[in-house]
Amino acid sequence: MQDGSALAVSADEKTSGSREKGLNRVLEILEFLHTTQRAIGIGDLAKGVNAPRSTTYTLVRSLVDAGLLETAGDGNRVYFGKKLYLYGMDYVRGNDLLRRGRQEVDNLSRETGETSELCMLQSGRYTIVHSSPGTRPFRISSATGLQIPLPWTASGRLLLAGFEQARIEDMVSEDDLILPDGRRLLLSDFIADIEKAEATGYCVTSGLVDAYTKCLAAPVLSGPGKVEATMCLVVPIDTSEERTSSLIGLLRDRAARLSIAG
Amino acid sequence: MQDGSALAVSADEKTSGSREKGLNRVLEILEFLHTTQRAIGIGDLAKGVNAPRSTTYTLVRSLVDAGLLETAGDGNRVYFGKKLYLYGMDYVRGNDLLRRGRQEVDNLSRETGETSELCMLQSGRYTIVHSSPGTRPFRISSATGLQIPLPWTASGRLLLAGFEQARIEDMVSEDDLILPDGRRLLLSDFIADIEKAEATGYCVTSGLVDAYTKCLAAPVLSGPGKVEATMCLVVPIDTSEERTSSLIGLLRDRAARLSIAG
DNA sequence: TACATACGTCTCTTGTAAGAGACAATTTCT
DNA sequence: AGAAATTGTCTCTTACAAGAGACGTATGTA
Repeated sequence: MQDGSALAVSADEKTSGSREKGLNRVLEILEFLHTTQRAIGIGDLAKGVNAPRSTTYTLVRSLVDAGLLETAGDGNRVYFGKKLYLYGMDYVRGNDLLRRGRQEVDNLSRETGETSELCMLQSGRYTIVHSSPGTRPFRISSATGLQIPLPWTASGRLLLAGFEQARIEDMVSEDDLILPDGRRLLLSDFIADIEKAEATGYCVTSGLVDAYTKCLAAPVLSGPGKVEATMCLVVPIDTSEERTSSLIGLLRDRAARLSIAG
Repeated sequence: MQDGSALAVSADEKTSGSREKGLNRVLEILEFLHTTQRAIGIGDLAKGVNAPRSTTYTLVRSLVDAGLLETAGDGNRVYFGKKLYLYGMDYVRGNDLLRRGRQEVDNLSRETGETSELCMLQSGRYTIVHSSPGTRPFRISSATGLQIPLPWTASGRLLLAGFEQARIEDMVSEDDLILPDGRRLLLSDFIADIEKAEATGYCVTSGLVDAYTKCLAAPVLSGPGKVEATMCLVVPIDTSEERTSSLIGLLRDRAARLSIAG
């Protein structure tokens, strides 16, 4: 337990040590489960969200009773519950864009054979909202709901179109600018990319998240200039110039079809 | 709507006026949005869950910040947010039964042309977890996640198999026994139905929820005798005897395929 | 123009839930 | 076997969130 208290990495910019509101703890618990993507023991959960054990037990019990969490398998592990699934479906039902977007993404990946994704900004973070795997032998797997730094992606450049520089700086941390391969992106370059993406109406990045793929993205608009989401294709980096531009055309067409702007 | 746990300590009934825990308020808010199935103003929301306005504003703000809720359209209405969708997808991903069940239900309704559903017990209530519409002209629409009294359904009879009588009585209120057409079911009859359903391995009800349909259901087992879910078909009440029994055969087959018991 | 309702924000008080920690019962090591 | 760590439950204290309500500002409607 000694090593537990030594939190050199403490991302707690907040008042660490002070009492926390139950609701906040719950939100952290949910977020934690979302990142772990698996059932977890309550003790570990308490450690994971850095909350007192007794509190965690109480909160988890409430959540399990409410059906937001479920005790998994052996009995002392918990994970997301049916209620959350139901609420999620409610969200989909009430959200035309998402419903149609999922459809289009599925179509697109079936037609092209490439991995296709629908991406959105989720509380200042890039989020893969839905993805449909391509038919290629090597899988490019990126879990739905995964949080990836905005500067690593083509979609990120489109999603930030129209934001003021200050807002962008808020959303992008120093770490976000360091690419997976260690290279460092200049914030000014990134902002230039954003403006270029906005002007051209699409964006292509090569070898950013990994060395073998390039990412094609097109914006889905919910109003003039307002980027609500992006559709993107993840293709092998050696995809020919012709095929790439043909895919971009298709992608832009489909994204436009989703747009409400008109 | 309340937790209504069986082991009520003091059970002050409504306890209107007493202070409520923030988390509980939140749970009520989510449940309320689930029943309304639409974005709602914060004032109305406060009324709906019978919470003070100021409290509701605070809680909603937290939830919106966290992404569990989103402000819809005009700006002063809220509904479920993307986060809940993502958590819901996590649930699906971690839940083989649900994932495969959705698939089977979709197949089944496509093959038969009838409305097909996957149902589960959700904190003591019957819940349609996934449904796929049939191809019939008149739509038999029952929203996913809808809460219907157990005695009104064929699935309800299967889902309660193996429960002690006392538990069943807990789960079924007096009101639940009154059918939509006003008829009143006897609890003893209902319990007899349950036992029969368990013995025969399927259940058929005619004209219970409405006068035009009958409901065929088969259990999905997660262990010997443990009913984890049901698959059901909603067909016109005048479906021929032969077709009905052929559908039941198909249904039982598919449900068995989902079962882990073996 | 007044009159009534709804909205969003703020302040202050007090009831109460978050948290520390003790406990017995497992489980997992040596 | 004994030691060490984990689990689930319980009690008690006090820091703090829930709630009442006032306030200024939209709206709508007589």
